[in-house]
Amino acid sequence: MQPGRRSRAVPGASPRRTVSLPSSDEASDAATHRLSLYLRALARSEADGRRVTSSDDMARATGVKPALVRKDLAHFGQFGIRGVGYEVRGLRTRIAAILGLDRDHNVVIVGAGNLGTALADYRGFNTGGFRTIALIDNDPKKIGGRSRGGVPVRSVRDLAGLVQKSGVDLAVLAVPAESAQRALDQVAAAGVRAVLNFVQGRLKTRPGVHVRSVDLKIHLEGLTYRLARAWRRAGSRAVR
Amino acid sequence: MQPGRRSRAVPGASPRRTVSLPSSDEASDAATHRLSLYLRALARSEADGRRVTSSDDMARATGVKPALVRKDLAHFGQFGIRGVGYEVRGLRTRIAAILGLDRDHNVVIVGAGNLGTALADYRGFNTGGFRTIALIDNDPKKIGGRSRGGVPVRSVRDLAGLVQKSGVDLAVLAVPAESAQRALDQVAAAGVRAVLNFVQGRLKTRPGVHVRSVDLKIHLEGLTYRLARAWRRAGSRAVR
DNA sequence: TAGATTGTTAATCGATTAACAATC
DNA sequence: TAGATTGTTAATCGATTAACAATC
Repeated sequence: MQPGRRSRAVPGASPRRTVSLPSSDEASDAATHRLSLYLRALARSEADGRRVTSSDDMARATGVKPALVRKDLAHFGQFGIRGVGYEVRGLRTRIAAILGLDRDHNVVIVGAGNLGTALADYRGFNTGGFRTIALIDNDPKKIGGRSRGGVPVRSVRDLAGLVQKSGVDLAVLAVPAESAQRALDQVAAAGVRAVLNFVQGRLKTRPGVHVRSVDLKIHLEGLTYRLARAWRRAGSRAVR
Repeated sequence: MQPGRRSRAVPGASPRRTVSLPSSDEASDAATHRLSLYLRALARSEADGRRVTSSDDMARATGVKPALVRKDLAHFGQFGIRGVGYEVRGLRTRIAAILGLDRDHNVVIVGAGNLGTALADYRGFNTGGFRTIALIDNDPKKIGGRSRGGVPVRSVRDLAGLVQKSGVDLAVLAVPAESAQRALDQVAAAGVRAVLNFVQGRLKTRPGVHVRSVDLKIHLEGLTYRLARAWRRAGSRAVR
């Protein structure tokens, strides 16, 4: 119903339904999160030498219900064999491809402060096909240096060149709050299409640039909410 | 009209509903997340000198729809005045209390590696009532030292004493994957009831101990999924 | 009073779960 | 064949949105 959505038939175009289901198979963040969990379970199974697994196995390994495992997998194709299960190696390869993990990804981290530098040297950011190739900062005292793990600190003026030359897919924002929007605009202008943002606050982005925000303080507040709730309940029980 | 709804007057029983709604008001993680967003919007409003705000204002500031703002707030009480709006200062205080932010919270971080040390010195973990009072590690070379920001590194043997003496509410896990379960068990045994976990993998916990996990790599994978999807769509368009 | 804005109810939407026919 | 396990359909659940009466 969006005005402007092209529904006009292009002469010569074959009668496909590409327009009617333009983004139908878009998986939710919750679903892709589960795919990552399945992938890890499959990696463990493979390491254990197992050839075949089942939705029940994977459910046990991930905490997801078996029916949902099957539903998630069926969403992307028919990967299993009825009565038998799923072939571990093959399924692992397919899921990795779906998640874009069939190739390596270079990462730049904008902001060579505490958090940025730690992330540059962090295992979780530099294994499984991910590699931090540079920290970006505009402090002349930092530029030209390296993190303890050896990641070079470069000027923001090198950003676009780096993205072109080294093929950077992902940027991480770990700058002060007041610089976040500018940093995002710069990495987007340099051609980066996916950004993991650790800075608090709303960011405006443009279509085609995927931003995912992790607000560490909000996670702490989610926990203090549970604590406060437990205390209130305990307190009112005691008073009653 | 519901069958089974107790309408029968029990002789002598006072007419309370305490039993019928024992944990009814448990808010989802999504809802508490929005509460944190509202709190920040209110802090900005207050800093701007505004006395009164509305669900429309807060919606604009947070990206949440106005109807949902009202629903969230109404869930915790009647905070607004019809036809007028919400009193900024008062609402801010109430939400802070709901989130347990009407008191300070001491934090210990288990694991004085890259990530743990960075978090100890990270602003987001040491403002707004949160304070990291110690890093815990079992490397003798680290124990007795301090982070760059001055947070002392202590032995795990000091953990229980620290929790008792200083009143630690929150623990952060930033240890290697193979130590995570043990670290969780130790902080729980020491009396900590809320844990923010940065380690990949499932953890077993016991009732009353709240664990929230942040898996940084899964966030990267969520982004590469979007990238892969965009490439596939672009590719199939080009091929077509 | 007229206009504004809440609190609440009903409608909608999307995600999860349960059940089971298909099929190895 | 009998038993196992998938892929899919229908039922359930929970969260969001829309609409509006209450009320300042």
